[in-house]
Amino acid sequence: MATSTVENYLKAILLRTEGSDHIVSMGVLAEALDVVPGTVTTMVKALAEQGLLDHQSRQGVRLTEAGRQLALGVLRKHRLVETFLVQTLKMDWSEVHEEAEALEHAVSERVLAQIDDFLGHPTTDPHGDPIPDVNGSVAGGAASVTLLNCALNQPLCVARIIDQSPAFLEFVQQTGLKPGARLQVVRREPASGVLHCEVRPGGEVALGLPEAGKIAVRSVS
Amino acid sequence: MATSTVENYLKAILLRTEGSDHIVSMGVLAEALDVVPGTVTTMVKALAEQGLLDHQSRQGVRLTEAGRQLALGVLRKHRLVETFLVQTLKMDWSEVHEEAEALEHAVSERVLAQIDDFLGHPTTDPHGDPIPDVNGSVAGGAASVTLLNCALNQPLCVARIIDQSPAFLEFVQQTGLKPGARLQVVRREPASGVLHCEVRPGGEVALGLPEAGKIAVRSVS
DNA sequence: CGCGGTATTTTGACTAGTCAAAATATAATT
DNA sequence: AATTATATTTTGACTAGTCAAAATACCGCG
Repeated sequence: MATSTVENYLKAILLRTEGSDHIVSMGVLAEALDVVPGTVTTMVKALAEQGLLDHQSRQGVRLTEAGRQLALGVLRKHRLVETFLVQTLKMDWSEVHEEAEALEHAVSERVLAQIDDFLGHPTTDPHGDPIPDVNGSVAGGAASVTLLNCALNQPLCVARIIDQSPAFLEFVQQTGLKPGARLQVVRREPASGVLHCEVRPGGEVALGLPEAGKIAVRSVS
Repeated sequence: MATSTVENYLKAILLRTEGSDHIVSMGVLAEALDVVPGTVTTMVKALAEQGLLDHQSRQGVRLTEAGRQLALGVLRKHRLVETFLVQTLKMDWSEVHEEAEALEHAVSERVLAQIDDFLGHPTTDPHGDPIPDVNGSVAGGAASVTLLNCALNQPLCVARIIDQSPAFLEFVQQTGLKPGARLQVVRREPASGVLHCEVRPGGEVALGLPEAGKIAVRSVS
């Protein structure tokens, strides 16, 4: 069985390739996993031995099909657990990420199947991220429209929070910009770098352009 | 934070002292944890350093108050998780032990509190074992009456399955001797080493005397 | 082309947990 | 009391994962 360290490496790589099969650098991985770069090199070589990824020296890594399947399994556990913690155990939307980070390595397939049944086979987690199915296919990654590149004054709905950092989640929580919330973009000010939008129950919210790119939306009729 | 190995050592010791503060030998521990005796000696010395237990050389170990509290916390997680898996996720009574064995080290206090609320603060798990409360006190260990030492032809109710090995659990499952089941002991045959009892919905069951001692009961009016 | 800067890899060392096997202490038996 | 059996401890070695710091490769730039 894969240790939880191995699972974390693979998941981190998967999360940073997102469909496009571009290569992930050692530095990025070291940052993501909070270890020094030398450690990543060592570990990555071991994982390449096991056939879980390809390592081009001095370039970076890319998951093999076996590695991808394993990573998708972990991601599935993570997201189903998050959904469960929010929907069933009524836990706070912005704190479940860390909890799921620990639980994803301890939940067996058997338990996961029960959770999946219990929840009625959801397809997205509370942050709007798609939940891979049992066979490892992820629901269509519809080219993401964010607050940064959407039309102005159109009725929208928050589809997904891309940046999962606790601080950002907290901000989203405060302003009511959670997945499912209705809103429309009032105006963008490239000069000041600020974007204004009108959130349905809540009022006007201002946020920086980089931050706006972290909130995916879809239009509603 | 205590590693899961540490948690397992402490839990194993707690489980083998059961109220009475008698000492646990290295051999018993090695057997329980499935490691060689030398490993236990090494580990135990480290735990003694940390003040989690007392180690009398060549005799055995005994938990300190700090160690006991930690072990009770783990036991509480284990039993609440078991209860949750059976009651909420409808998992099989005889398979949850192993699952809980993994989950008990990954569930945070925060998640545990939600589970406890969700279940309505149960006091015993599906095997009839008492669940320690948040402060680490275990509901009265009423001197255990088992099928071995109870009165004959009296209406009884299974209170607890003492032997948690998968094989025994499976047998209990088959014969319907689960906690809560009604029964009465028809006769004991010391000569043949067999005990016969009448289980309420199920009929007559025969079991060996050592096995009879693994099923705790209480009388019902 | 050669040079500096950045990212990556290597090297040596450390911690937690483990085993195999030899050494030692304790208890049991004759 | 001497010997044997049994349990415990010690010793040396190994794996997984990690860090610090030195060595190396690669990039762009003057």
